[in-house]
Amino acid sequence: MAARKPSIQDIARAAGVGVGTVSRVLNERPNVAEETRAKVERVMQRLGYRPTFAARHMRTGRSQLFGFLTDQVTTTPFAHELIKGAQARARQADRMLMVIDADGDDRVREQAVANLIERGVEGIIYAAMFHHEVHVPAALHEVPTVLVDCYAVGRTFASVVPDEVRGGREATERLLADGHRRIGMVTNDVLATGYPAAVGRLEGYKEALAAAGVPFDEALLREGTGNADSGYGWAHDLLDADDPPTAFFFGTDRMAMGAYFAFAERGLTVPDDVSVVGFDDQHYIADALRPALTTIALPHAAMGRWAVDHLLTAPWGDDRPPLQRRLPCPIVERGSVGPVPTRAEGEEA
Amino acid sequence: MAARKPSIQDIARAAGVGVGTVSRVLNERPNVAEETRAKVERVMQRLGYRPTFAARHMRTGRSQLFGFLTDQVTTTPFAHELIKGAQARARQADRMLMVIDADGDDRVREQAVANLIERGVEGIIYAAMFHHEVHVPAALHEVPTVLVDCYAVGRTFASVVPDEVRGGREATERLLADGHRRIGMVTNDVLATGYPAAVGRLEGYKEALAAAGVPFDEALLREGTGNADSGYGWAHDLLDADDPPTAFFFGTDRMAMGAYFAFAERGLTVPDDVSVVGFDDQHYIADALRPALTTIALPHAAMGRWAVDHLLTAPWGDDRPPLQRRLPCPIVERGSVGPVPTRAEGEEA
DNA sequence: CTGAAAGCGCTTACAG
DNA sequence: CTGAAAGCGCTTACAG
Repeated sequence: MAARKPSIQDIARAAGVGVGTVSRVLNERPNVAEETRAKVERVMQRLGYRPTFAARHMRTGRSQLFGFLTDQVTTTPFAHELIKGAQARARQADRMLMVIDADGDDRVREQAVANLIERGVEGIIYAAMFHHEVHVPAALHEVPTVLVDCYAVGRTFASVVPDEVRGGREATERLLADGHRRIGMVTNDVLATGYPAAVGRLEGYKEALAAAGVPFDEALLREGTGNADSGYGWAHDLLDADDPPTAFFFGTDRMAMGAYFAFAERGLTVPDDVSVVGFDDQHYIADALRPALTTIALPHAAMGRWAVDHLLTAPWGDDRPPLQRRLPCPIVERGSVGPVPTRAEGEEA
Repeated sequence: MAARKPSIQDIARAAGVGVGTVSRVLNERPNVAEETRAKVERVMQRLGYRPTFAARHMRTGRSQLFGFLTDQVTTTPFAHELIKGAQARARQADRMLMVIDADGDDRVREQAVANLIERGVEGIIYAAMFHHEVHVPAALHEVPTVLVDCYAVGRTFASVVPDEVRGGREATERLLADGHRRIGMVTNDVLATGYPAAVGRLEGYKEALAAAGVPFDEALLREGTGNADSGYGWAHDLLDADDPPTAFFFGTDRMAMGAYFAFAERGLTVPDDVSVVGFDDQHYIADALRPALTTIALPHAAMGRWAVDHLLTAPWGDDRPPLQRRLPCPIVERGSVGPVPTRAEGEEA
């Protein structure tokens, strides 16, 4: 016990067989006499044998390892969902995940990719925390790679992203279904960024409006920043307008949260006086709001799963042009949407 | 290029030297003629050589790898901060982190530990998402281990946890400093659980009160569940009492968030009418509240860093009794604490 | 069904 | 300063 850990040699010697036989038992190969197998297993048990993975890796050339690189995570709580989904799929295939938070520094990222390659990873997942274009380390081309919630300049890698447009459409449709026609929309970022997370959700909003025969009204649109202050400010602003919206679609749950405070200040109740749909499905916010927020979920776990699955099943060097897979963003119904309020006494119009 | 990747042998042959020399260059050993070094480096460059880590690992016996196991993460956004801190320290020491979300299933956890050991990890970090007692896989005893935000039955492992008591004390002191004497406290879990996260914060509250000469009043205490509804309900309840509190200390930011809604319903403004301190420093909540929430930060990144550092520096088998390190929980001032309101017209008393 | 041998790609004494 | 050789712990044909 105090000595060094037993190798396959030690087991072979102790069991009076060859190392090849021990290896066969270890790998549950067929051609082993039942008696021999039992004997070897007993010895392994007794000596507390554990195979050394590094030796196996070196001999077979298979690392059974994937790299998982996160980009610009900072404060988002999404990373874990992504890792969780990726790992669940990896475990099914008996693979492990080397996770690297490559937040920030480009040098760190390059180094991380180099380390991963030296460790023989069978593939790398490069995950961003919101849907945008990224510049990835060049060495990523040396190994199968899939991008998550982002895409590379030139789209030279397979990627999996949320279907922002469809998400925006569903959010808007939900509001339309309850009779709303004047629906305020606050984007989750400045449109000039070109981020699909901003542009796409708005596009979905417009599509839904068009499909319902409701003309798009520029006066109902605001470009937000994603954070609570922005939602608070634009909610007030929109409500101050002539013919204000009866419902709001916010590009993030955080903005919806800010708006709740604006509504409270005006004595407006959700969803009786005003309806709201968010985007992201950040549980800690959406569940904690009163009433809880109806929102669009980002498919983080599903994207993580898809990424690993793609690495596992897509033959490398084969998918040109690289695939971009869009995953649906399901709506999560909670309590923030209701019918259009009937104009009661005290109305201004 | 299309051939298999070059090994140290290929480099040696191409450079007309022995493999030992290439190895020396690779590892930046002293005894190499400058000219030889340059030649070898040129060849490595030209052939795109990358060392194979598995071979190095096998030969040296050092995996330069730590395992990171998370326990019961579910929805908390803390995991990432922890990983980030651990990884930052690991990178300094040229180590990598194998992250495993062992949420839920005990079998998965056992298997994960076995896999990690087979991969030759130099240590394992087992992290919980809130401070409580855990049952860990027995195999953890085979390898240096440190527990984060939890401790094992029998305290047989080193661990690093938040100083809950001190955090509770600081929260309360902050309120006392602004003149509050009637401070409502809502614990973040039922006290019967015995969780340090619940019991400790309350203890700190009592200590601060005692130090300030303010008698503890049971009527001001409620046992919460940690979520927003709980904060909302108890805030109303406490405010309905005779001689209600002028300030609140909530065991979680989520409860504080729920309370904000209760205050709004009563037309109470934070911090003019009522002061609030939370616990956890969940940015997405604390920053998004209006006004932003003053709260106590859990030292997740610091705990992650400490854990890796301990693994790196503590000689194994040497620290008996195992160390339990308590890390401070700094207060984060935002805008939810103000002076005691002067009793104005309309008061009931 | 089973054993002996080769070899994966490194590092490390050991000679020279 | 440098080369040849051994060996880390496995798996995989190859004989028998």
